[in-house]
Amino acid sequence: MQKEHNLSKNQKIIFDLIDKSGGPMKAYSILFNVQKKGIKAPLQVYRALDKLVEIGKIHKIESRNAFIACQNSSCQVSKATAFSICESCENVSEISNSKLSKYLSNFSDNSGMKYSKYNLEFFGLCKKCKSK
Amino acid sequence: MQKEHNLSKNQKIIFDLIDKSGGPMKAYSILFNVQKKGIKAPLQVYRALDKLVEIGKIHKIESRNAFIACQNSSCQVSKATAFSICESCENVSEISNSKLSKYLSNFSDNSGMKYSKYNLEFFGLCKKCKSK
DNA sequence: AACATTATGTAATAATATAACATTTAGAAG
DNA sequence: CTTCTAAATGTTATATTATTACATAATGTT
Ligand SMILES: [Zn+2]
Ligand SMILES: [Zn+2]
Ligand SMILES: [Zn+2]
Ligand SMILES: [Zn+2]
Repeated sequence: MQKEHNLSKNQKIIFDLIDKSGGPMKAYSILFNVQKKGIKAPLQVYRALDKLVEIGKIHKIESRNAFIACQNSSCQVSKATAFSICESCENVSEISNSKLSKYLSNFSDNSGMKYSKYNLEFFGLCKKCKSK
Repeated sequence: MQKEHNLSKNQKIIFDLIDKSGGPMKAYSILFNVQKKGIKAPLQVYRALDKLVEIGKIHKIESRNAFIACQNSSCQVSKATAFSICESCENVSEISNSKLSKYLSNFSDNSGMKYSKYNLEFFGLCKKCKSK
């Protein structure tokens, strides 16, 4: 069962916005959208984002510098993430595939390194964009 | 066999610098280091980086906004990349594991999406940092 | 109440990346 | 060699993303 995190005021405002948007959002677009709610400075946004990433409510799409709500209900921390990204329409979705996550979580090579976290981003064309 | 790309002057200067450094380099650190060679503006660096990424001579480490020379000799384009990143010393190395790359290149799910590219970043502690 | 931790507010600035425009260089085609 | 085209360069300005520094307030614990 997922631990309940009591989000603070700013965290809640920002999480709700990202979650409702249904897709990835960029920090300054978030800032613009929450200014009417009293959040005026980039740092207020980045602090909330940092915390939300830390507790796994959102993830960062590194190749896009954007943040998306966890679509997985089970990511308690952002430590094993996989996304598919359409290079045409920029639609992003979180991949939830237990075989894949098992494979990657157990991956090890001869480097002597112990992996505690990974992030995978797949790129291609989504169904819609392929048929255009 | 790898296609020979005749690098232009700026591309060669910048590739050589990154390659010799042996690790990831950030764009503005590159800029600083090549100013004595006559490359004065960020755009000159970014244009060379773009091209070098395109032809697979370097890859971008998305989570670090940094660029590293391909350690793989076979990446003709930057379309299937995997890295291990030490979160303590920031050492980065390119993972060259044919099972992994086969698994990921063939990965497909029920989203109807055709994946043509991926980037995977593993995080953890390297051998050295683990033993500290 | 005292203390520690987390969150907030605000201003300034750092770091990363691109737009726009002019010019030059290098190849390919004739 | 000349013409044409694509790629690369040079330069200035600006956009976008993210953090530092410092002060204050709210929350939770003992
Ligand atoms: Zn998730
Ligand atoms: Zn699409
Ligand atoms: Zn490579
Ligand atoms: Zn290390």
